[in-house]
This record gives sequence, structure tokens and C-alpha cells, in this order.
Amino acid sequence: MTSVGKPSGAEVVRPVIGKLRSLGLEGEAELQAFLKLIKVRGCLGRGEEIIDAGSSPSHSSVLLTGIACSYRRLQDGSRHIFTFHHPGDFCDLHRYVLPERNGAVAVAAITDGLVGTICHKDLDQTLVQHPKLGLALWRATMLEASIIREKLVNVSRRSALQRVVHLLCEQLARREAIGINCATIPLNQVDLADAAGLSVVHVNRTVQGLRMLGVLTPDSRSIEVTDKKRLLQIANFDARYLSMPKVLSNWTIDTQ
Amino acid sequence: MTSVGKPSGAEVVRPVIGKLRSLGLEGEAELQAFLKLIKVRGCLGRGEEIIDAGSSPSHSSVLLTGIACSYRRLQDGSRHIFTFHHPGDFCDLHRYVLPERNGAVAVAAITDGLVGTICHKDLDQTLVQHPKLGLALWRATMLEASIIREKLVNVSRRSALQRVVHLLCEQLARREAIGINCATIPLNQVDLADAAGLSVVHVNRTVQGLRMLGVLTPDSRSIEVTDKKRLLQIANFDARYLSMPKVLSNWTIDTQ
DNA sequence: CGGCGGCTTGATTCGAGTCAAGAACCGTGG
DNA sequence: CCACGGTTCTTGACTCGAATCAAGCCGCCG
Repeated sequence: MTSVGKPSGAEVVRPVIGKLRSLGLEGEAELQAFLKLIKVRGCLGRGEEIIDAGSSPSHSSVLLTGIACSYRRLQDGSRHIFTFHHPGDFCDLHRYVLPERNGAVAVAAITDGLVGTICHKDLDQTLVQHPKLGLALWRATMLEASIIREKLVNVSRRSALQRVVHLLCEQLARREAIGINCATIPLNQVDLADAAGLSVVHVNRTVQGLRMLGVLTPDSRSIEVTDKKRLLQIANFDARYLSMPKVLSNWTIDTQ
Repeated sequence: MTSVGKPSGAEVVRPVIGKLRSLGLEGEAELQAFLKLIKVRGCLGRGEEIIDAGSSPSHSSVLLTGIACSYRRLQDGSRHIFTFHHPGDFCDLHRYVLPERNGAVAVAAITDGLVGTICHKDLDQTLVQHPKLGLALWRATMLEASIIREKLVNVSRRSALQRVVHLLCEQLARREAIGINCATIPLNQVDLADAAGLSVVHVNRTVQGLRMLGVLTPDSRSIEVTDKKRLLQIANFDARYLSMPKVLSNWTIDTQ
């Protein structure tokens, strides 16, 4: 879907402000300079593609509202989800600096939402004037790398239960960090499976196990966390890899 | 140890030059400015720690000779290897920009070798004067991210055989890109297992399978590739994620 | 010589995938 | 209002790849 009218420009980029602040960007001038580059690119519907893996990147995207995912489509048609994106997250900033044209990563909307785009040429100019902004953006890409590294450990070393639970912890923590305190995670079991590297059937059994345990609401088909503390324990979750100092204390396991 | 006597100061940083060039850094001034920052930090022995996961980073490291690995030690004592480093690779450049103090990543030597260090304070100053250098370094960190992303797909979606073979392809390709054309990969089966997320026993069986197939030398305990073409086929290896234009053509599967 | 790190082998277990089918929950249109 | 078709979620039976356990072996170095 292409350009709809800007819904009150200032309001819509708020998540991006939070993001840059959390990345340690302090100057007001840098912030404003960056915000000016963002063009709101209308609404997205569930499943809609934001970035085609094969396209040549002349711009990058930021998610403003909703949830998206970075993924790869494999030869056999299956989908591997690398990470989920929440409001304020960059979708493909890595392509600013390393413009792979191969099918490395595609991005699609998971819920309805809004994205903004940043033209690379504009960014080139702005970065020359504001080197600190460049550092913040570099940091943003490293944060994503950190998330993927964590997932690698997860997928290769932990049980199905732990993988799923860790995934949930991460989404919950990241959403809380941007002010979304809802206990329901708007992902379906197929999304979870593709992100955890498990079959849907097995994710289903795992989710049911969690409902039995009272960690997730038993009387709903959605993923709604009722016992956060337990969740953290099961996953052995240590949120430091997310670099979110402000809410970190909420995401540490109680050491008994 | 890698043969011969002590190379002269200029000689020893050659891999770094190659690296920066391959990252698209063209200017001679930037290159020289960066090389000046490198302090050679003596020899390392196998198993020796290069970067402690818990230390506060005041400098970053480049590998000059030998092989190293980035890894994490898990609670149960097992080791997960994220990536291997070859001459010219940065070991922990990510900590320049995102100084996690948690045990996210440690780095250790796998063979004897040499490392150089770059003081972060020095780098700060140099980057102010040479913004293009900053971009190249950013790119370096993104390349590593790309490698880890690839490994994530591998580990979560492919069979043990493919995982191991893909790992071998990658090391072979990366080494060729820096002028190391040796068919023997100086890793032992434990290293392979920790990097592929498999048990040693299973890696051993897999390696033997490859020896049966004639892909690896059957009459040696080391990992020596004799049939590169077959290796590529088994792994379905597509080297584009490594961004090495110069040798890419050698690392594409023959489309039958 | 003995000890130790790396490699091999076989037997056994078990977690997660696959297949197949059915049920619950939409939205849409007659 | 209900009948539909399409997702998404559930359940059960069966299979199989890889982990684990447990020795034994080879080659190296002190």
C-alpha cells in the first residue's frame, strides 16, 4: 500500500524518538535532523511485505506501529523468522551499510501497522553533519545483531519449551521498554513456530503445557502471559543483551 | 604455529589491509590512519583467551594470524561457538559501539596466532577525521551479523550433515578470500561440534560419512577437503552472504 | 612408561518432526 | 440467520535424527 496522508506527523514518529534516546543519542539537533528524514508510508495489512529480499535498497524502513518480522523464505517454501520488530525498530537498517541484493532478509507485517521510510541519499548527507547520529544507528544495528546472537544460542542449545518461553520473554520485555505493557502477545502459533525453529504441532503442545502450568491464560486461544515471573525462570531470561537500562530490573530472574 | 620468523611491523598488518579494502575502504589516508592505531599484542597459544566476556572494553582486537573463535560459555559449562575468526577479522569490534559487560561473547584462540589491539579512545579521534573509515567498520560488524544470521538458519533448519558441511564451506571460502588456499581446515571435531550445535559423537559420524563419500580425505584425522564441488552441493552453499566479490565465482553451486 | 586429549564405535533413549484428521473460530455472502 | 470456506488450533499415532552413555583406541608428550 502506498502513501496515505500523514496522520499528524509529529505524533506518529514518537516511537522513533524513544528508540534513538535509548540508543544513547542525546542531542536535540541530531534527533530532529533524523526525524525530518522519515516519510510515513501509509498502512500495512497483516502479511504484507515491507521489504522484498531481492530489491535493491535505496531506502530503509522504521516500524511506527504494529508488529513486523524479518525472515527468510527457504527453498522448500518454509519461513524462518529472524526477529520480530516492534514500534520504533528499524526493519532493514543493515541494508544501508551492506546492501545485499540476495534473498538474505525480507520483512513483512505481522499485524496491521504503519512504517516510515528513510532515503539513503538523504541519510548520507545528514550523517556527515551529525556523526553522533551515525554512531546511534550503528548501535541500533548491533542491538539487532545481539538479539540474533541470543536466538542462535537459544535455538541450538535449549529445549523446545525454553525456546518458546525465551521468545515470549523477549517480546514482552521489548514491548514494555517502549511503553506497551499488554500481557497479550499478538502472534499466532505459526509465527512462534517459525521464529523458534519448531513445528507448529510442537509449539502447540508447548503452549498447552504452559497453559496447564498457569503461565499462559488457559481460557483463550491467544498468547496471554499471566505469570511473568515463572516465565522468566523457565527461560532463564537475562535481558541484558537487549540493552534496555530503564526497564532492566523488571526482567531479571529472582535469584533464590 | 604459522611457520617462519617474526615478520616486520608492516608485514604483520597485511591481513587488515585486505580486510579494509574488501569492506570498500578506498582512501589511502584512512587506511594508514587506521593501521597506525594497531598495536601488536604478542603471540597467543591454543585455547588462550583473547577477550574475556566480562571485562569492560577499552579496546578492540583484530586477528593477524591464526584462527580464533567468538563463543559463549553456558551455565552447564558447554561452549557455543558463534563464529570463527581468520586473519584480518575483527574479534570484538561490536564492543566499540555496544559495550555489553555481561558475558555475551568471549573470544579465544583456536590455533597459535597473533592479535593486534585498537584502543577505543584513539579510534574515537580517528573516526572524527575519517568518517569513511567509520562506515567501513560499521560494515565489518554487519558482515559478522550476516554470518551469524546465516548460521541461525543453518542450525535451526538443516540436517546435521548440512550444518557441518556448510560450516566447512564457509571457512574454506573465507580463507580463500584472504589468500589461504589450503584444503585443510585446522579445527578439531570438538570445535566443529560446538560451532554446529551438535554433539561430538554425531559430528564424528558425520565426518566419517563425508570421508566415505570422498569429500574429505579418508586417510587423515584432520579435516581436509578433497571434493570442494561436492561439498558446495551438499550444503547448497551460496556465498553471497559473505560479501566477497573477488572470489565469489568459486563459491557458487553448479546449477545442473 | 603412563597419562591425556582427541577420535571411534555400539547400544539405547528421547525429543521433536511428520502425517492425518478433526474441531473451533472467523468473515462473507446468500 | 445460517451455510460456506478458510484460517488457526488440537489431538493422536508413528517415525526418526541426534543426544547420551559407556567403552575402547590411537598418537603424543613429559
